[in-house]
Amino acid sequence: MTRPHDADPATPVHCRTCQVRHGGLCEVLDPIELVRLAGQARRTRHDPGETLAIESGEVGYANVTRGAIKLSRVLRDGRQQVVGLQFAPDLMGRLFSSESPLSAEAATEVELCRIPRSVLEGLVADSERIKLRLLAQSLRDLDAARDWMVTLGRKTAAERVASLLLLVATRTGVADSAGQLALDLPISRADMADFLGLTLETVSRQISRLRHDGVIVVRGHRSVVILNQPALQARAG
Amino acid sequence: MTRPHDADPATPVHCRTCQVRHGGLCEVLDPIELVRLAGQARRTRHDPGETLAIESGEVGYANVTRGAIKLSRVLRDGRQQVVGLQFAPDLMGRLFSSESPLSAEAATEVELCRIPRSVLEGLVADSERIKLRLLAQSLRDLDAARDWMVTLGRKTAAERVASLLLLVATRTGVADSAGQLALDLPISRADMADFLGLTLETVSRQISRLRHDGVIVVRGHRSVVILNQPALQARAG
DNA sequence: ACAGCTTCTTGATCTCGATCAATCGCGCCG
DNA sequence: CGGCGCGATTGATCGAGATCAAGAAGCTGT
Repeated sequence: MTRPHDADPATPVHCRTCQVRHGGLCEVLDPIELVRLAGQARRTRHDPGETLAIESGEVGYANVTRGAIKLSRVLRDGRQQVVGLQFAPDLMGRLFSSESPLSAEAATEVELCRIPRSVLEGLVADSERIKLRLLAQSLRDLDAARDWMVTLGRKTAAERVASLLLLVATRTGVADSAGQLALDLPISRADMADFLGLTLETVSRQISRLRHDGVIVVRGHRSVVILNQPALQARAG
Repeated sequence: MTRPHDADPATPVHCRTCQVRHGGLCEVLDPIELVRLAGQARRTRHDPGETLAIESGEVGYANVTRGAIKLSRVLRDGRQQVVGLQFAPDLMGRLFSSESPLSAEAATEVELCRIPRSVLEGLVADSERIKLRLLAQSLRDLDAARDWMVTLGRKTAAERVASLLLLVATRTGVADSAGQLALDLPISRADMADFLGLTLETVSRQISRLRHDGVIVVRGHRSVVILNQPALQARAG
């Protein structure tokens, strides 16, 4: 992926500067397919906390072009488990409906490029690569879910929190001015707890511990700089 | 699925009486595709505890035609998490390799119908339905993994054990002579613990509790009869 | 700048499940 | 039939993380 933008004149104008032109679903589309898709796809913006009706009613897919999305499942009595985070440029959604529906919520400010089910079905019927791309995405999600099952089933509280920091750093972290890996947590302590299978107090204590031990620096709750990455990795189990 | 066996004379002989002719991958194959596949597929038998080299080296798929398979992932220090159970007639495996490899082990006596990667790639290239079938299987596995994340992250020990009994009952349970739902646990207490994120002692205690409370009857460690299914469901969270 | 809210942190105590430690019971083989 | 061995059960105790309970620190808007 050497081209940051797409210079081909056949590429739709609003895809040329899209952050995920070369990610998500669009990376496997040629300009002709892009035109076909771009006319039907709807770009939408969402504030943190907004529920995204992806799975209900109209089943389809959406490219996450900016921000992070929280997928969760709740028990009848209200206990909640966050079962996944989707970051740009992930492809989110599914072709077939599921018996165990998830709720999807914008964690940060989010931009989506939504693809209606009918349009996607047409593209899927015609394109080899799209079908394989959807399969690849679901396999990637499956790997991520199984990795996280290890975290939930077998790691200590300290290891879980370290694992989450590394997960977010891997997906959205950037090297700051001093060359350290910096990241912004897309979710609150309460949501972190629901992702990690802990309480928010335990999450807070573990973050404080990492701070006191000089492994990370925290600025204003959401902003984290990793000072000692090997130490963090060692603490992640 | 009204036909227990396939009477079409074009169907390969050893597929006609196969338990999963109408399950797994084969349910979407026509007799011509079946012939093409049957010549290449290798049927193998495995004893409990045997490691199945599905994911290593030659990546491919296998139909589970009998028995149950345990998929697990281990941490460097030896802690283990079972991330899935595959029962007949599940389709197991993947087209693309993964960075986080699983180990697959026969839980019970198992029969597989292995499909070499090269053969499957050929079929996938030619058949629409096969591609969608592989996508459907991976989405089903993803749903199962996310459901289990709720169990691991948010349920109590009692709820986890009840959830496992219901899961096995759903996949392999049969009504016994008295009309009660009966099942055979495919895994030891230790493996149940590794699936549930508990210790084997806790699993044993919870099973004893269900027994003392008259919810289930256990005969010889592995055989379970569910006496009160609503009560079990209520205890599963 | 300062209310007033929400979110996070920290502390004290309690509890569920882990750990340590005997048995138990069933299958296997001499 | 009896001894041996492995997996399961049961008991006693411990401890990580939950729960209960104050405060502190950020973000609003005025």
